[in-house]
Formats: sequence, structure tokens, C-alpha cells
Amino acid sequence: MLPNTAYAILGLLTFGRELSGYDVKKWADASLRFFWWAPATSHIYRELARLEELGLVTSRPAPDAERRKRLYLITDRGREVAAEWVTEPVAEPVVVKHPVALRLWLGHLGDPEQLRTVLEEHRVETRRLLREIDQSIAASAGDAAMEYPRIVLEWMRTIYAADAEATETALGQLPRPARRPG
Amino acid sequence: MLPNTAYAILGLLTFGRELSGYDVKKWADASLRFFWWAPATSHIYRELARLEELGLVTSRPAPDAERRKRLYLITDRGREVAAEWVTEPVAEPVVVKHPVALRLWLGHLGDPEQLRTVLEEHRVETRRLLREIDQSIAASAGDAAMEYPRIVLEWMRTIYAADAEATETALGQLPRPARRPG
DNA sequence: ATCCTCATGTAAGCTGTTACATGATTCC
DNA sequence: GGAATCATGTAACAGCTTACATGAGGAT
Repeated sequence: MLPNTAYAILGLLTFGRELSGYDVKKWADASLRFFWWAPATSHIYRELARLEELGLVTSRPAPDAERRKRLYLITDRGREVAAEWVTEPVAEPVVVKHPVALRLWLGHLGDPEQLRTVLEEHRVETRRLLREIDQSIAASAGDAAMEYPRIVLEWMRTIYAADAEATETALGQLPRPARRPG
Repeated sequence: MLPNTAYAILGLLTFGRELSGYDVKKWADASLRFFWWAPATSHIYRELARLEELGLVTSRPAPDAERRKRLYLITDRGREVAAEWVTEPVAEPVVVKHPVALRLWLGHLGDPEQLRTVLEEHRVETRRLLREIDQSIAASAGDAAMEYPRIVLEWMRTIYAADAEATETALGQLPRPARRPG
């Protein structure tokens, strides 16, 4: 019924705390991004407004008159809807949008040395991502409420580690520049 | 400048043959899907029209008056643009849109037995996907023109195999139903 | 006869982005 | 005082989908 991104945002609110739109954006960037997508800030505010219209969340201005700030809380109905969605049969496929692989797929058009650079840069990026995931896993260790997120982060760690490994393999399969004999 | 999906479609036309919109859709479903996305049929026709307006492809009605059919051919300019794009630094991140992981992330909301079913179904789907990739790899074996696509398919094979493996691991971490002794 | 594949597109609408506008608070 | 972060939204637009309309050719 709702797009998955709406459930993702609703899902963030099931972890118990009241969150501002700004908080949602930070969480999304820090975790959702690894297995779904981090929506744009403006998108998050619109989804929160829609969830509120649907009665799945409520909101109130932040107390203490901290700046201009609104806090969102999931409703019982919202929790029900999220719970139903979690165990419904999954209709959508896993999608890997891999801009580096997309380019390598057209390797016949490019200079192998430049392709090598593109892949090496990707290797650096993927390693950076793996470190971020590791930090996130470490941060959730021992927190029982974060058990499922931790399982998912480990799942994604496996996938991105495979990406890093496959990058090496692909690098090894690129034609090497001929070396002049010594 | 152009969205990656436009380059993906343009890319399909760099493999040499004239293709109809229908052909593009079939190819996209059979290969592009594994590392990018298979755009909707109507989307493909619109992208082809745009590429033609930009002078990156040309089209002509199919000869032999086979039905109503239009064939697209990449232009020199199109080939240039695609080649430039391939070796430009990659700005976009790899995105894994994993609807099963997204649900498991909210595992605290659902019945563990139903979650198990969702993961088991995913395992079946992933294995099916792996078989498709293997067939695609086998089909491109020995074809020098398909060397880069084959490298990319092997890359994706590694990633989806990791997904299958991580699914097992996650299944092992789900709380098991208590078994009555004896 | 009927169904499947081939084949192309338009219209409407949702999803999601970037650019922009605005301003308070905190840290250095 | 200036930069970074906190904080919320609107407007415009791009990307992409679903539903729909239409019809030929081939297979059973």
C-alpha cells in the first residue's frame, strides 16, 4: 500500500523514541542507507506528514521551546501496520544499483588504465563503507533492543565484503599494460 | 548529465547490433537487472526517444515490413558520450535495496516463525537468481565481445552468493521455537 | 479458436530529488 | 565573530511506474 520508504521511516519510530525529522534523517544516513536507501531530507518531512495524516504517527512541538522543532511518535495503529508489513510475503526483488559495475560492463569502450582507476577508487570507498558498518555493529553490541538491526548490519557487512572481494577479482581480470622487459 | 538508466540503455546499443525497444527491454531484464535495474517498458521507449533527440542514437523502421517495429542504432557521438561516461569518476554510491533485510531490521515487531518463513522464501529466490546468473555467464563464455559483461556477472554472482550465505547466518540467529524434551 | 509473444506507445500519477528560504544554537 | 550543526519546510522538476490502448504473427 505504502512505498517501502514510508515503512522504513515508520520503522525508525518503532525503536521507541520520539524523533524529529532531523533525527530521522541522521538515523537513515547512519543505518537505513546500508540496506535500503537514505531519502532526502525534504522527502522525510513529507513522508512524516503523510504518516500523520494516515494516523500512523502523531506529532507535537518539542517541549522546552527548543528552537522550532517537532517530535514524532508512532501510534498503536502505526505499530500494527508496521508489524503486519514485516511478515507479509515480500513481493519486491533485491535491487543492487552498482554504478561501478554498470561502467565496467561497458569496459570495451574505455581505456583499461582508466577503468583500473575507477575500480581502485571503488575499492577505497567500499573499505570505508565496511569500516562504517563495523562501527555501527560495535555501537549496537550488547543492546538487546538493537538485536535485529545488528543481525541486518552483519548481513550487509557480508554483502559489501563480497563486493570488495569481487572488486579485487575484477581488477585482476583487467588487461594489464604490457611491461617492457628489464 | 543524463541519468544512469539512460547510459545503461545507450550502453546496450554499444554491443553492436541494432535493437528495438522490445529487444532493449528483454536484454535489460536478462542482464542489466543484476547490477542496475530493469526499467519499465514505457520508460525504455521514452529514453530511446530522448537519446534520439540528443543525437546519441538514430532509428529507422524495421525493413521487411515486419509488423510495426523500429530499430535503434548508436551514433558516433553516442559512442563517444558513453565512452566518456565510463571512465569519469563515479559520483554515486552503490545502493543495495534489500526489502527482506528492511523487514528483518524490524524483526522485533514480528513473530519469529513468520520471519523465518520470509527469510526461507528469500533463500529460494536468491538461489533462483544465482542459477539465472550462472546461465548468463555460461551463455557468454568464449564470446570475446562479452568479456566485460561476463566479468560483471561474475562480480554480481559473488555478491548474490554472499546474500544467500548471509541469509543462512541470519536464519541461524533467529530465536528458535522451544522444543519439548523427550 | 485461443493464447502467447512480439511490438509500440500515451496518460496519469507517484516517488523522490535539488534548489531555495529561513533562522536558532553551539562550538571555536 | 564565524563556522558548523540543528531544524523545518516549499516549489519545481526529474525519474519512473502502472494502467491503458492497440494490434500483428506464431504456436497449439
